[in-house]
Amino acid sequence: MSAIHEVAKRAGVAPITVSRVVNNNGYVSKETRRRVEAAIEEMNYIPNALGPSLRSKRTQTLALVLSDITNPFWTTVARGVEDAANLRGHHIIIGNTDESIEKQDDYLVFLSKKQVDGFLVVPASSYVPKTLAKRRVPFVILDRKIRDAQVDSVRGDSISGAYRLTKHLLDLGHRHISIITGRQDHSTAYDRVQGAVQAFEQAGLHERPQVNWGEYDQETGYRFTKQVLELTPRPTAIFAANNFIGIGVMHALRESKILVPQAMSVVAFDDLPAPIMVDPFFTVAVQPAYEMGKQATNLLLDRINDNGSEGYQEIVLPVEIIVRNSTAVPAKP
Amino acid sequence: MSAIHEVAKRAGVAPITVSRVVNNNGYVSKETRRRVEAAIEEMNYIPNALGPSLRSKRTQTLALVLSDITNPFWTTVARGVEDAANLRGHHIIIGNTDESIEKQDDYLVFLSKKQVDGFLVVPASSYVPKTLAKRRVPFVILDRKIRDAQVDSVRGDSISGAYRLTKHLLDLGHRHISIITGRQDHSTAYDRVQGAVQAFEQAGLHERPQVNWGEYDQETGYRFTKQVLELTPRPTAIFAANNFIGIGVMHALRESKILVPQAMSVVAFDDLPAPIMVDPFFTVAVQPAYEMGKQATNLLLDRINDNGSEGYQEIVLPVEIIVRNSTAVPAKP
DNA sequence: TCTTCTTATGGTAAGCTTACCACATGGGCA
DNA sequence: TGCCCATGTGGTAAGCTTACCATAAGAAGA
Repeated sequence: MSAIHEVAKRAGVAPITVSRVVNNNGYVSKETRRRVEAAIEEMNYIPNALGPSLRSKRTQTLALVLSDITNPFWTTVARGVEDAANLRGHHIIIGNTDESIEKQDDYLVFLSKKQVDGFLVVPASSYVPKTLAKRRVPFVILDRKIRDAQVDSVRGDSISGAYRLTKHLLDLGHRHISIITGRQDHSTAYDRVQGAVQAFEQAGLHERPQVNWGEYDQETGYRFTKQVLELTPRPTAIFAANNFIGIGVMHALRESKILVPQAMSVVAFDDLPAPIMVDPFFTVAVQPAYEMGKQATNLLLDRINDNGSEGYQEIVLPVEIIVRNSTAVPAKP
Repeated sequence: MSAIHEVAKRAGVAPITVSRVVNNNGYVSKETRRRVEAAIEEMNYIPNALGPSLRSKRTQTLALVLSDITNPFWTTVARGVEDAANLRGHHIIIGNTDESIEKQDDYLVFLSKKQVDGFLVVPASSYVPKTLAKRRVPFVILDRKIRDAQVDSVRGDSISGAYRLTKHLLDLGHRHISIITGRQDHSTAYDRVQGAVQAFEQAGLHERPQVNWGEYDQETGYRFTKQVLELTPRPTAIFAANNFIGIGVMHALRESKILVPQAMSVVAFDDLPAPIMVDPFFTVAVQPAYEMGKQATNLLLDRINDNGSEGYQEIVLPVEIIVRNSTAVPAKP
């Protein structure tokens, strides 16, 4: 016998009446309400949301599928998503893809089975994941651009951020700049290179940045920095396309006893959250991570509610440049 | 008409046959299987897990309710939970309590409605949340001790960690040590003080550490450090009971131009994950955060599966002391 | 007085899948 | 030949809640 049924029996009413008390809708007399509430209390009744979900096809749950929650940037995004979802009565299920398309697709299928109401996805490739494309579930793409598809998306302005970071370096007098960035088919990695190139162009320079494509991880930063140090002429500045790469760069420089910023300037995309930084040091382009999660969630929930899809929204959030102590005028050779 | 029904119709079979194909159990002829699979493919059929969940009372979902995912320590725990859960076919819903009992209880009720199979909880108080106590849902308490209750729990060895960190300071010659810690009713905060006191006792010293109770946040570290600097005699070492406090301590010291470790030694509980540290500097007690999440999850899933509750398990994981550059012999006065 | 509305309560079925039982066929074996 | 078993397929109901419709009494209005 279902739980609501037992409560109803104890209160001497029909299940529907208990439902009315719990959900506070429809007519219930004061006396009946009292009895029902007493029964609920005595039995510690908590309604089973599976019933209504089955009917309404709404689970009040969103899926957040991202690369790795362990990166503070994503942690902050996730917190923004969680807060925004919570405010509107939803919960979130988190999945880490580690940039694997397979893991991504596994998650999407599994979460589809669970009937989540919508997806927030940081796609592991530059295409709409096929599970989403094939079905009519609302979703919002986070952080990255998607090829050949009109989709709702929220991301930071990588081009402008990279442009301004690079301009900062150029203004200081740097001409030999190495960029260490992520995969070529991730729009953020690509756009950050584009922004940097634009800065060179706009400055009327004939030089171009030296580009190294890798992954958004520390190892990439470390490895390419070692290579960059062997170049002739040696670049005077390194542009790390995300925070993890930036840290890898620093490790390599420290190991090679290269002083920052005296012997090498370093800029990075994505800050580390203030609470975990002992000594803010990097000159960075800061994306509003929390805001990104929040806006994406609100957009998704709006979609879910008025599934009237009048065009798609592409929200590009501004990034802020913060100049700190990792950049300086290049040393005279 | 239900989805499985439509697929069945298209394949010219009964829904149960489709179920057999999907779940690969029971007898299905080759030819029938082929037809059903074709129909599934054509219709992009993904089974609705709500139906079975309603029957089996299993949702394959766990709830992870912690203070704040934004703290890298919790992020790492969460990642351990996610990986372990995933390996065993479960997903996780994350909730942040911000140490508010109210938010915690809201989550627990809401998630109970969703019929999660079990809870991993970092309790906001030192009692079993009442929602869990009243119901017979499996749960595991993370990180903190619970008063007057036999519950499954997983935590780091705060006492031993604090003991050894303090012993390290005592061995260096420090005698005036200030501890800045969390709330008195959080067992970790309390135990870390206990461990420190034990180190003084074991060393046969008559001095005792000077204790400051606050919150596990940066502000607490900052504020109390300022106070500590006014003490006479001024302590020569500060013991920060978690990473955020440690960073607050550093900010205050930097602001007051106190050199670490020359003028002040600092130790902290909880490390920052390697990938986000430019320059590992703190002498710390490192809890195995990932392992903690993993073990708690496995314990919970074991409970869920053989709900035979033969006694409760209290898993205390060892912490590792890493000596770095934030500690040194105290300056001669 | 009759109709209509408000208040109060309940029965039925739907939503999706699968456990359980039932049925049917054909082959193997005694 | 008769029985049993393996194979193959389907009907029914359950699991929990609530939308919808139905019923009923009393009050208000015509």
